[in-house]
Amino acid sequence: MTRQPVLTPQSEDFPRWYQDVLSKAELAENGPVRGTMVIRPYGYSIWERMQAELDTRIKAAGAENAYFPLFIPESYLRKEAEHVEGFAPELAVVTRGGGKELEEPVVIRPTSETIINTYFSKWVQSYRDLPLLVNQWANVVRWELRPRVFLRTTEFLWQEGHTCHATAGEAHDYATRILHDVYLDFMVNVMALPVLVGAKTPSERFAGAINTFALEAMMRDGKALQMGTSHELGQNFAKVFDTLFLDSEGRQEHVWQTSWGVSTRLVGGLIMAHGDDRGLCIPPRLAPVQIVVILVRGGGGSEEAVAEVAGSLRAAGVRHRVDSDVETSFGRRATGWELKGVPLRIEVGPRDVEAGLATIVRRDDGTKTQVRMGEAGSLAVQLLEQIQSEMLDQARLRRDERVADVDTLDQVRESTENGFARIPWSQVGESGEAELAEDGISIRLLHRPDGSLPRAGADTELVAIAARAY
RNA sequence: CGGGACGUGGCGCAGUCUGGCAGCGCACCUGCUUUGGGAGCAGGGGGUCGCCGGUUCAAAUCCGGCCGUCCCGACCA
Repeated sequence: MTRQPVLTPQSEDFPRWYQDVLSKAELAENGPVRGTMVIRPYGYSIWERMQAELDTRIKAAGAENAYFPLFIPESYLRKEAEHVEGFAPELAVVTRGGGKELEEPVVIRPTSETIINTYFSKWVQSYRDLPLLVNQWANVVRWELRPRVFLRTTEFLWQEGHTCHATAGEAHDYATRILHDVYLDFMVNVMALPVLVGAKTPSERFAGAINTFALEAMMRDGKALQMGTSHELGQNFAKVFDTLFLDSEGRQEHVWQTSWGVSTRLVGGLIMAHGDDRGLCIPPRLAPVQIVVILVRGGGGSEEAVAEVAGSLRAAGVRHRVDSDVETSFGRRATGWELKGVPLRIEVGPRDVEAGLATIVRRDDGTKTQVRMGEAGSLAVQLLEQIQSEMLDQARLRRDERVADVDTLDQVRESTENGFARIPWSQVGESGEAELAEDGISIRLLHRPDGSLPRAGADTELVAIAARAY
């Protein structure tokens, strides 16, 4: 009984490793229509945890959930010129319904700015109606040419927030508040990912936005993944949808808007940022199952000991599972829980019971500890927080090793082979950006030298983060 | 949409060149022995060989067409 490699090693073929994890950890698989995915129960439970954590933060930022239709009249999309131009290539359009040709084709939402603004314009009359802060959890469709499960699928699940404000400054502040208090906080403190924040270059901006902020994470192969965006829409949509309000002095003004979203792509980011050759590795605060208690084999009071440990976990409010499937060999079960990335495993068998000990095994670094049986539950719970912070530290170390400070485009090309390049934006510019794009390298974001967001118009020394991206 | 590869039980593949009973590993089912890092033995079930047409006594194999998937280039959360 020797340990065999279960997955294609990351170093051998990273995309293949990713596919192996999706399959072996029972996360997701391809749907019958190209670009669609079936999210399996375990994969979906991870998304549900993400939703729960994000939803709490979104509500804390004052937004309320609502729901708008999947079908959008094609004419709505056309109203905002940049918007329709940006999305036209990836629209799915319904032309028949009820067995008849439709009078006006209906698009399946690629995002909901247009339909939501149609209603915002009815709901907003006065400055007293502002700010209007709405979020929706939904699926959207963007026809993809090269789909990859979770990372880029034709249909995906997300949340999209849409807000109206009385002034440009308020809209700006809210877009950055969402970026920091909802997205950055969630990614750093729950997903244990040290993401970079910044503004997108004009060419990478959302279609119809005046400014796009983004969060970028580094995957274990050194490539970048955009984990979320928050846009300042200015008055672009307000003007074409006549979203107007009367200010306190009786003047009619267009509202200033934001929109912001994160999607099931986050699951792909989780896999590729924390996963290793043993499979998925989920930080405890996110994990749908934080601790699994394994009955190694029955007899000798093992069942009772397992029940006792599980009882203490339940009392502590820990998300846990008991694995008493002794019909399946221990090795297979241990490997299976590792593949699924459960942060901690507590092993209990007759041998442990006899010694009055239990074995605690960490998923992130593989260390095993023998502890007194009666303390196993409480010690494990304490370990969860330690693992959480150490996973963030490790991810930060891995990233920092692969971020290079450079001065020339050639150096950018070299260091983005396996990581990020940080270069003064003045050395790149829009021409340099186009040049790099030909080699598959993009400017992921711009920020100030200390990593904070650019200030509109006021910054002369912005730093560009360049990388190859998913 | 251009360039390359590939479609054979649930998954991964061999067989195709040189036409002749559709195979292997994993998974699955039954039984026994096992169980502290993917257990062993024995028995068993499951495939219109991507689709359509052609050649032939005979096609997974040869020919034509179509469909689909994956990888590499132009878009995105």
